[in-house]
Amino acid sequence: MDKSVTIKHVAKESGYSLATVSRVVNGNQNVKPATRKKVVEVIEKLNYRPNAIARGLASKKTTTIGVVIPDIANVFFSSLALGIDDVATMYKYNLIIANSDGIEEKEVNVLNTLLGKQVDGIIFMGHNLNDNIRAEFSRTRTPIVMAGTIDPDAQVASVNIDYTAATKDSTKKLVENGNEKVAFVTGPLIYPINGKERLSGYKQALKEEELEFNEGFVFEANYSFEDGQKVAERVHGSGATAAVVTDDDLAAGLLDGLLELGVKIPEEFEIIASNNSPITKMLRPRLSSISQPLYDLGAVSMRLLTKKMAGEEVEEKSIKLPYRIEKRGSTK
Amino acid sequence: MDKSVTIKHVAKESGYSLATVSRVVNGNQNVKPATRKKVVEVIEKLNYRPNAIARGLASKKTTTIGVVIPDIANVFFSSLALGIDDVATMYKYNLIIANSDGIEEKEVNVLNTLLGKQVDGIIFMGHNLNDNIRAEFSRTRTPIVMAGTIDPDAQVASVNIDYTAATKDSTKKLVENGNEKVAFVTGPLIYPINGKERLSGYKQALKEEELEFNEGFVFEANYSFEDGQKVAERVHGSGATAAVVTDDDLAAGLLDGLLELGVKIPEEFEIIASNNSPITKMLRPRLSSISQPLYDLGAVSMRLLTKKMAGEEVEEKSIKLPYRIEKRGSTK
DNA sequence: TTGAAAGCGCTAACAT
DNA sequence: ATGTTAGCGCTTTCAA
Repeated sequence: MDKSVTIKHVAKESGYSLATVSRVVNGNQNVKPATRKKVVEVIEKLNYRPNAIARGLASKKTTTIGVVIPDIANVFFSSLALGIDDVATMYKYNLIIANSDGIEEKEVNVLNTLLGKQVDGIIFMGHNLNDNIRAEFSRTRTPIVMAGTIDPDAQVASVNIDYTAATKDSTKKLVENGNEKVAFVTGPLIYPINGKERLSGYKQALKEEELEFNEGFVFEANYSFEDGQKVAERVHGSGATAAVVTDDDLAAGLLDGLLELGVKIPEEFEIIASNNSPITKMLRPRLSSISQPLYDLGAVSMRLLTKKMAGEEVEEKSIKLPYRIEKRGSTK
Repeated sequence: MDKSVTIKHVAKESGYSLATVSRVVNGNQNVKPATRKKVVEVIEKLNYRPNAIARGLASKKTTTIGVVIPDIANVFFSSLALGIDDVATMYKYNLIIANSDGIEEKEVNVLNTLLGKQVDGIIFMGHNLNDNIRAEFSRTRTPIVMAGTIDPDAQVASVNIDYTAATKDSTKKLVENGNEKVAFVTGPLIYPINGKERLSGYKQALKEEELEFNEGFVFEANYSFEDGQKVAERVHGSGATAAVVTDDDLAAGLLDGLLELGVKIPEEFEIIASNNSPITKMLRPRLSSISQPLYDLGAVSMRLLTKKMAGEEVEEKSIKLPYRIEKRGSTK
């Protein structure tokens, strides 16, 4: 089989040296066209395929990027991954994607595996960035970019939207629609994206609208449809007439739970979701949502990584992409 | 940095040879415990991390699996990927995931890249298996397993459910519920999974129920919510009172379109979807659906691949996993 | 139980 | 424009 065809065979068969064949394979210009032609012919005849591993060892470049992802089956992250992949492909990189389940120990683990595999760069996605991870980051010279992931200390390069501002805008919108009691239905507050960024956006909005912050309107839950359903009764019972929800599945569950209680949406209760994922457009009523450019978040992260890998000094460490609020049926 | 710590440094620092250090790293038993201990200490002290690339070159194993996926942001495939990843991790393999967009040319392309990277095995997911791909498959000795992907000729190892039987069951169920006109709303018929497997299941059901097959009840569309919405009017206009839909997004769109037309679900129209993805449980009414064990499909594929990589001769080439029909609100 | 040495397949100076 | 050669960091006989 072609399993064993190496550059040596091609060299021998074509009558040229290893170096020349290597040049042809790598598109080096210092090769006479006639030579190139002959070599290419032999390559095709022998069905030679360069061994990327050997190449990687010799050149210290693997054209492979490591991607740490908390859950590949989660639309939010897989959408980012799609953007990452497209740009990576554009730059001839492949992706080693490693699931971390969002568990710190696994994150450290896969990070080390990826570094062992000599990836040229790493894109990290996670819910929060703890010290262990940060320690690993600082132990390597491999360029790293975080996508859709908050670094409270802004040490590592990252690409995000301004979650604080987005949440603030959403909250204000709901207040302006006439709701004096706006609930904040959030994923785990230990994740900085919720506990820091979004919560402070929510508070800022209340302040600017001259409303009191009230802990009773903050509902913490997991990112899931079921949790949304479960929390619906309490949210409704609190007297709130609107909610900013930090996750789409959670928002979908809340919607479902409220409808189950006979609450009219948006007449009696308004909802704004956070990721503008496909389900927001499939539910009835459609969910209004903060629209994050997920694909772009991934794409820009990867683009940034290529720059860092090329050794370009990047001035802007924390890139913020623009967001919108997509008005649909769940708000007035 | 630890970037340059190699096995040589460890050997020198510990006073042992390369071979011994290598043995320690690889858990070889022929090492005196005392020696092992010393070497391990040096490894930790120096923060040595074996270079997987060099190892791959020397050992001809990369502990990396190539995964070809048509769309990583599609729940169906990303759920499979999750199963693949879990089992891969269990066996200490990493995944290079390459998006093919379901385009033949790219599939061939990424396949070659993966082989060039000396992956130890390949999991292929696609909509259909054309001759080009099959040709590539037969040119390599790298083990390959197809996940959730039909090979009409059953040449390549694959893991699926019995789509024909599942579609037949669904159709019969609808007929038994009293529907004499059951529509078949399908993704592209050029995909064997639709054009061969599912369509023939649909036909078989009609035959067994002594109903005529009528092309007018077959609606071809793309796998998307929008296409479902668009086709709703035609489906309803055809006089059909139920539909088997080969994709969940498509089914969701059909549901939405029908509701828009004022059709009562399930009283006036019943729907059975095909993938039991999360959205089937989020819509109102909930979509009844064929339930494929997506995660398992991936997990079993990967498990099968490990066997093939270990050189075990696998008797069963086409593994069929069990399916169920999940009854929910969209059927009576 | 340990070590020496020959590669794995390729790239990248350095020569010519 | 082409060739020679010394590695890249590791595994793996083969000896000792």
